[in-house]
Amino acid sequence: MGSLNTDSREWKHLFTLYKLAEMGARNRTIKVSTGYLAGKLGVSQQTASRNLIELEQKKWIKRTITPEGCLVRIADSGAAKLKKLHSNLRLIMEAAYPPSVTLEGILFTGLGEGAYYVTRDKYRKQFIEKLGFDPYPGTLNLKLTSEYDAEARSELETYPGIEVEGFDSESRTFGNVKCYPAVIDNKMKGAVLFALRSHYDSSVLEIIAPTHLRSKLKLTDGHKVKVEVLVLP
Amino acid sequence: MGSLNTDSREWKHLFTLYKLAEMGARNRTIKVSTGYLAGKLGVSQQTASRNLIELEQKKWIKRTITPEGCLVRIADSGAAKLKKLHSNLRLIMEAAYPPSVTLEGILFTGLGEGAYYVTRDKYRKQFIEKLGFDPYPGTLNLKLTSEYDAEARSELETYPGIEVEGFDSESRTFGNVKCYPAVIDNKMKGAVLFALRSHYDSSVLEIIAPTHLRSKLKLTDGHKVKVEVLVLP
DNA sequence: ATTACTACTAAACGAGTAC
DNA sequence: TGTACTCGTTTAGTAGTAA
Repeated sequence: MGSLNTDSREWKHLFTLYKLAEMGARNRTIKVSTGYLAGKLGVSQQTASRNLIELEQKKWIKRTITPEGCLVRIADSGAAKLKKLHSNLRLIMEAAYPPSVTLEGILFTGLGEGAYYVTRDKYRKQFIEKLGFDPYPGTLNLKLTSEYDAEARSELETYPGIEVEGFDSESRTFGNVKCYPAVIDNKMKGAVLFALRSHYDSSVLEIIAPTHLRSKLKLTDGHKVKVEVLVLP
Repeated sequence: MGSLNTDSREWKHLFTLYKLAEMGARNRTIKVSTGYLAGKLGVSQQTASRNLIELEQKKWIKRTITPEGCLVRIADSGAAKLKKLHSNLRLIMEAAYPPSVTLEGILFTGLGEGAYYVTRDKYRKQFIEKLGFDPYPGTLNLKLTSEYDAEARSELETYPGIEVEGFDSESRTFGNVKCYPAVIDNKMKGAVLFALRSHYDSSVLEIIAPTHLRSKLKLTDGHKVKVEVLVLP
């Protein structure tokens, strides 16, 4: 979901970069003494100096030392970092729904019908096209136990998702399905399916993935499974 | 210029807040374990836990501990911090010109005409109305010595500023003046004036302030003076 | 004036662990 | 499982100072 590849150590540098941008270093080469920058950052002159050195080593800025201070300009890679932060922040602040919702449930064995539905060709082709993977024939069923998770699921259902169209066969009707890309147990890519069938209530989450999650994640019934659902866009 | 009141220590907390917002804690109460958050932050579970405690002490988040994790929701003051960061970043990234330009020059004594011009009533009333202060009768003149500062001044002149309209008296014409709010030597509020008169070239900066800067800042001719010019909006 | 090195101090971090 | 304490270690920050 476009998360900044930034651990907490990098944020210190991003902060310095942000302050430099405030001084205009994104558009022009600015002249700034390490002492002045230190004041802006709320640190000592020595720390500001080291920060600039580290930023230069990261190639986030171009830097030239003069007797009157440093000539600094933010490089493309530095500007890209700021841009990413800005767009992520805009998403977070302006969207009506969050970029992701994390749910947790207990693994249980369903009626085995998931495999049948998921492998219907008209569904399967759309999964491949719209989700980017060919689903393993079967669904992973999670029982949401806590009140929080059930509520979060209900709310999630109101957010826009990937629409997979239903169809009619000779014998019956296959309804529309709403999908959300998801990360299962922090490791495996997959998707959450909504309204595939109606006989599970809102306390159940159905998941598909390109692989057999039960064996890949060494899961058996009763295991607690964490699902990070990625909301669009 | 609307700078985030954030020293480098607060930045770390802002990072945690940002990650919580990514998880949806701005709109809803989310359930998150300190271990899971730790993974998102790239720190240990203990550090994540401490971060949450500190965020709560700052009143940036509401937090309830349950046996399954923490229920977290970003409080108004926390959301305000994110909002401020976002709007500052938007200004920096989307504006054609930077929020501020810092210049440096050597103090010199002018012809003493500044006091005359500044105290003309039609100018003075506009200064009070548009700059928010009644200027001390006199201007502080700085000679920009380095090539960098002269260039920065030229570029600054192309940015939009506060327009003070000229007028005609019986004897002569008083031209339009463009002003920018400024901070002199990191301490005193004032404004930079452009095109007040034409007999100074582009290597001179004229400054007015509500007080007598020379005495307030203990300045004499030859002193190096730093001016942070604030560009609109 | 500057920058930025070395040596030291303060703060943040994380391992272990209690609850 | 969870959270969060203590405490030893690591890292970041500063003072002094050379260039």
